[in-house]
Amino acid sequence: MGSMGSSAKTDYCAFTKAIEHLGDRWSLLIVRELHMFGPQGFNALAAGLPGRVSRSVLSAKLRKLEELGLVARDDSRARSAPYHLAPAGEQLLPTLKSLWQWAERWVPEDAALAQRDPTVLAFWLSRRVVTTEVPTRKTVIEISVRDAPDTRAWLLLDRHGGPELCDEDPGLDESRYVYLEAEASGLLPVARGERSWSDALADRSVELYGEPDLVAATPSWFTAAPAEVPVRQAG
Amino acid sequence: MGSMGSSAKTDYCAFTKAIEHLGDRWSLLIVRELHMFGPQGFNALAAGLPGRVSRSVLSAKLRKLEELGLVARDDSRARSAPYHLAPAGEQLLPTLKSLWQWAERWVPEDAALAQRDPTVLAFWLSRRVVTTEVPTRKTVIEISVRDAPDTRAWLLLDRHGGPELCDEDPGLDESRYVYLEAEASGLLPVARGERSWSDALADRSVELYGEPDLVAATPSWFTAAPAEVPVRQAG
DNA sequence: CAGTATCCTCGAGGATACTG
DNA sequence: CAGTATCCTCGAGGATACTG
Repeated sequence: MGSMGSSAKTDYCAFTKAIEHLGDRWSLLIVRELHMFGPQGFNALAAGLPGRVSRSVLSAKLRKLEELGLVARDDSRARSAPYHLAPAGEQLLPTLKSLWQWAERWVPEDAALAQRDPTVLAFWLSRRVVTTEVPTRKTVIEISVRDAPDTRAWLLLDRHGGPELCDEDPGLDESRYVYLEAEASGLLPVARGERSWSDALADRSVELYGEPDLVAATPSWFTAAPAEVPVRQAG
Repeated sequence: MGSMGSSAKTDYCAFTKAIEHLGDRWSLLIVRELHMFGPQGFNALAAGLPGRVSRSVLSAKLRKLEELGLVARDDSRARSAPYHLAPAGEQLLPTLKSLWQWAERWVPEDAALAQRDPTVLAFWLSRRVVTTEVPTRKTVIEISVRDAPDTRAWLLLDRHGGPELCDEDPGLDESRYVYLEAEASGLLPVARGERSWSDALADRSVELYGEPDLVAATPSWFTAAPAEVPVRQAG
């Protein structure tokens, strides 16, 4: 995404314009509704949208979406022609699908609970890894959070090259795994460098399983010092 | 995208939640800014965002994005730690890239001018095609709009199967092309069935070039009757 | 430098009644 | 049935001053 425009500061920027046009409560929901449930009239649309639109707002949004070429109607002269997607609206569907998939994975039922996601905790941990201290052979910490039993995260450690976050099991030999289990609330302070490993292990806020040598060494792979500024990623 | 959730009407819906959280003036712009220009402090962020955010709003948005796991800072205890993307934010980048690409193509400099897009005009035309009247051999109408000289659209006609809209030249034999040139304002009423082909050709609102037989037959491929409700597309 | 606190404005959005 | 018209409310967002 390095190609995401040159100088967003001053230039005309299509992305910014798109947010201005579509960054509101209803526009994208209308597009989705028309895709999922097909062409519909005004009232059906109003009833189908999640959580009640007022008629005046829906009317205004539809005018705008027509103007932008996202939505059209079959016969512009008829009053009761159903609304349906026009080319710009059809072309937006892959983007909406992408947003949907992102949302399925990342939008928590309760916003405040996002920090319980194992990937987020693995992320915090990854930023405290001291690469020179990790084992020479590739090693994985598999992170399970009891508050979020459905997802796990894997932190792949390698002396050459920084730590890597994985959404799937990287599949190393069983002997190279450390299994970390904890409540999110117990792991978070450790991952953030606000509490020591030894304290957390002592009161079982964090538990480690696997080859005894690896388990014993795990705390030494991390620093409690403030994490460095991340290197900007390429992709 | 048929998999876009089952019953959006009542169920918990991640997509809807995502719009609630991110469907505003600033959230997505902040994520983009942090991606494109790397980790930054509060003031840099405020200055970098297109068109001035107030400090209070920026502060509130950052809290929310932190809560959602899109954004994080290096050391939660330090005041002046720069903001950077967290996992949920990184994962949103493909979606933003997709939106950007869509915007480059579909967001007009002037919103009202979207109707001058040849693809939009081709779309309107396509909905008036009478499949039984088109030539038995595949035929293409290439549409150029003088108001929008940078894009063209191709309408591929086939007696078997409905008309097809192309963003690229489908590459048939030269003899199967009809070249349509017009001002958007001259073509639109014809495409919408509000004006007859013969009137528009007579005053040169619309001009056709190509094999004389094809050109002569072109108007007969369309109906002026109200377009049918489109068949729902598969995705 | 990084905010928070305060106050203000405007417009998005809601509710309801009315009309072709 | 499909809106528009009207009126209202609330909150998003802006401007500015102040503080650790």
